[in-house]
Amino acid sequence: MREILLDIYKKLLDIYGFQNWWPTHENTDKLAEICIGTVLTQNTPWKNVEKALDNLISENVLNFESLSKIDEDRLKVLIKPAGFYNQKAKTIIELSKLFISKKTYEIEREDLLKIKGIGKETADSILLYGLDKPYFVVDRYTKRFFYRLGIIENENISYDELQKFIMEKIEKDVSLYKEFHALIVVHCKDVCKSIPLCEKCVFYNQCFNLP
DNA sequence: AGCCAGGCCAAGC
DNA sequence: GCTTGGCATGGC
Repeated sequence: MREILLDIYKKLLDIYGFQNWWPTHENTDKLAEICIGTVLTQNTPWKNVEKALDNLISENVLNFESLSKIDEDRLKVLIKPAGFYNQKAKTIIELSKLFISKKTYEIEREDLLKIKGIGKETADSILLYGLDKPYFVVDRYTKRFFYRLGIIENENISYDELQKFIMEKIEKDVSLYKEFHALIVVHCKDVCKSIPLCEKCVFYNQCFNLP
């Protein structure tokens, strides 16, 4: 299974090229931008997230120091384009407080999961892309893609189960985990959508569960 | 013009 | 434990 998964990875890399995630702007606090971005993108298109991030950048508050003290209503207005702004504003403030109160290298998965509004995928995205820890990020796309390829038999597999499955098969390599997840997202956004564009897909001949 | 997006939580079985 | 409804915006 390790070989199968790595073959898929290589094929994705070959088609789409190195993604070098997490995407950030020039001259920003990278860690803050990554962490806030993971919250903003929850069930939200990246285009909308960009608008919110642009607002935070132009107001000069895309850093934990500012966001830990920002007025909640002001933050809501700034992140409004990303939707769910009532809950996301609270989550962002709490997350920023965590980063202010603890050394970055001391922050663990359970610290993140304690914050309301941060679930497993968001926590693992922060750990992997922000803190360079080897947690494979599972999302809706990962389940869909692996299900269609016949890697897993049930698209409704639990987060923990799929993450465990992958992390048991593939060595815990931060760069590999970062890039693999990024490539899955890119592929699923463009091609392996809910209504897939199979004629554009290089995995067509090895795809078992077409919708 | 509806449907959906790089989820999460609380409430109800 | 698993399922469901609510949360909000903007692009296609």
